[in-house]
Amino acid sequence: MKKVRVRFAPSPTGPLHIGGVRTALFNYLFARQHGGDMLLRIEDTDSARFVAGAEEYIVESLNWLGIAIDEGVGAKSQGKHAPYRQSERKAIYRKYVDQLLQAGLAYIAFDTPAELDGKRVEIANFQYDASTRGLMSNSLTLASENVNSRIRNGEQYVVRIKIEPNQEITVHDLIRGEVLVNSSVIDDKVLFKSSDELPTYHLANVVDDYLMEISHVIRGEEWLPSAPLHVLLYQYLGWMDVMPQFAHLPLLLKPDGNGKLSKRDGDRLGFPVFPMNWKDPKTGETSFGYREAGYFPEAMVNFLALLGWNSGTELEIFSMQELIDQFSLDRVSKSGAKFDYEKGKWFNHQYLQSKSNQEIATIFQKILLEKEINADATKLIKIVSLVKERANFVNELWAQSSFFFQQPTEYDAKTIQKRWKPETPVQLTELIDVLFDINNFSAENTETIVKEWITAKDYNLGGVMNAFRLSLVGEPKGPHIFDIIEVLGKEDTIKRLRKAIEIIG
RNA sequence: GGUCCAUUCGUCUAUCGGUUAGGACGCCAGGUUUUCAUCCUGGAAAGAGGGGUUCGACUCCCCUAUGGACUACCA
Repeated sequence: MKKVRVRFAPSPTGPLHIGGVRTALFNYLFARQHGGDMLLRIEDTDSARFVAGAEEYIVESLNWLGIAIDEGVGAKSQGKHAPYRQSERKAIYRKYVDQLLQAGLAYIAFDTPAELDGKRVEIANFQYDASTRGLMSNSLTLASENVNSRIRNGEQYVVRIKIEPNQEITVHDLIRGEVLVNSSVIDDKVLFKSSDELPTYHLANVVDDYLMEISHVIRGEEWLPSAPLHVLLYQYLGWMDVMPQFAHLPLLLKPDGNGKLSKRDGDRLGFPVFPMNWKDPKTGETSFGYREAGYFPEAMVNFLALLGWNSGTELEIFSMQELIDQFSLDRVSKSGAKFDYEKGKWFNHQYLQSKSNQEIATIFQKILLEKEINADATKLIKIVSLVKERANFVNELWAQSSFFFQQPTEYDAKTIQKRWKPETPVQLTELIDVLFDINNFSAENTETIVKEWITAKDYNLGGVMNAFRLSLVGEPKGPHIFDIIEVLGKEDTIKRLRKAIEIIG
């Protein structure tokens, strides 16, 4: 059996979309599972749409997510089929264009974009194919001398594939089964343009997959309609025996409504659709990314893997290695998946809980430093352990724990109304004395002593505790009170009680 | 308009002819808790419609409907 070799072949026209990330991931999982190679090829045959920095963005994104490239752009060593940017492979394609031309399977066409537009207006549902090519300016209708002189005179032309009408073309798709298409519905696609001496996607893609010995083409469903054309190209080029197998992945859809997930949906609904932040070099506009939103790459990978694939078990948490072991194209679903951002948060929550407090504290520390808070490492780990289960992201930790670092400056009015009774100041003043006499300020010890005091005085437990909490936190939230004061320490705790009594009165 | 693909709870999905149609996210309720959150337990919630095939269809076939993708000298 042929060695498994797959490729992820994005176009550097902007930041990598989250759907593209999933395509890359599925390719990677498939390659790894079969001990094969994962290639990254840059499809930059459209010189007009090139965007600076896009390629670097793609490589960095895959790198962040742990999708390793074995060969091609972004790989440690280039590999034997270099170069892997189509713009750098110009010289290679010409040969195959000539081969098709000589075999009479393609032809030269001079029709200008304006002329084509004219035809589209003139003829409803105009398609450049067997039924219309006789009406156009091409090497099929023009005398060969005419064609040659036009080319000699520098006139721009394209090479089109000459599709034989009424042929049944079968695409064997690993996910969808057999897809049958009649060749009459496919137009004579442009394979090559003289303007920049580059092939179009269709030809470049087939030639490169052939030369790079690709065994499986795993790509988005938007390519399914052009798959028959690609099969035809393999036929015309005489490569049917080594044609890769195809698998067309279902699309990622908008969370609401219908249609393919787009950047606009993210802006509109407030979630990222890109793996990392991206600053558009032309407009200067910044798009938000998952990395900067605080997602762990493992959570992202897990989340994406389950959009369109499932293990067949009821498990949902998978490490990259587990995904590699269990992935199967058989279990990829056929229909598009609406993007559920809420579920993504849940995945990150799961991964956050599974991380060590030490690891989370390290990340959290950076956030604190930005706020010019320099927290003691041991204390920070303790704080993380107290609040991490309440958060989905590390960057939510601040909202859950800011009171550990800053004394409250104001107190929630509703809570004052509900919890601050006339007897409260007296009780809290007594509490200060009780706490002052405690030397071992462990949560366990303070809890025992404070509760004994409350019982002895016959105070209402909730009454004292809620006011105590308000004094420490400023709001009716947070972990167990005695855990809080253990971190705060005696001095700070008493200070906060005094301040609350003074301010609230 | 044409071609192709798809269609199970709101969402992601399991089911490969016989199940009380399962799980997860979200939602609701209850419990735990001195608060909020977490957590635990429970609940509501689905086979687009119509024909076949079959002893029996969510599952196989056909039609309809709906949705999507594609339809460029873009990828």
